Amino acid sequence: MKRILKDFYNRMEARYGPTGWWPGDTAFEIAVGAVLTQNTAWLNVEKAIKNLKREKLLSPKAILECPLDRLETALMPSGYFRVKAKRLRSFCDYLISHYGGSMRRMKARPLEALRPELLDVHGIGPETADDILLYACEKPVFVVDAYTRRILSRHGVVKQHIPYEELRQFFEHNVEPDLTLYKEYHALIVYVGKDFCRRAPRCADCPLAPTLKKNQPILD
DNA sequence: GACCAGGCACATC
DNA sequence: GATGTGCATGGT
Repeated sequence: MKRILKDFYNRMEARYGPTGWWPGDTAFEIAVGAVLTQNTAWLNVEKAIKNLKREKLLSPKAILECPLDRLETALMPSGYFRVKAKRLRSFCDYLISHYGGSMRRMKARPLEALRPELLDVHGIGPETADDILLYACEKPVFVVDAYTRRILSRHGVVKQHIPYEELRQFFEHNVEPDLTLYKEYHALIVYVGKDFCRRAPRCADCPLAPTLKKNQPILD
């Protein structure tokens, strides 16, 4: 692994690891969580998933067959509930039409086939697709998110507005493709991001702060 | 009461 | 291709 990325990983792991991400009883639940967490705090996603479980709506068939307003009500705590109800249904449509609603059958397909399919689903963009691929389908894809870009650009490792795909390739070229390592690396970035890398950076106690170059601008 | 959260699609220039 | 906007709840 490229030295600076290994150094980042070691520092984060020492502080937060092992994280054990992604939480969820089934691959389908993980995929649902990936859609619900779009621009949303995880705490609120948990509430929505709890509702889905209580309402017996945590299956592709149930999500497609129940009345839309009932699905929306269950999703309410996670915000954007009208949008997310449609997006969840799009994903379930895809899962049923391609794999008979079976995450196990989906997982059996190769990464190269799955990624374009997922990106074609309405409401699934690059990050959500890669969350599903890595954590639900267990494919070695590096997940890039807002924190990944902020942290690396603030540390002067990559340019500030590096496109998603470029940043993903940067990691995949410089970190050995190991499923467990990819899962843990992204999870750790989220942990550090939550604590230290929101809009106003609080770098004082950040495990990555010592790697900051002198005079490196730290604001986006 | 303001600000923000692990995005995405769509419109417009 | 870049930039702006709507979507919505709940925690800090």
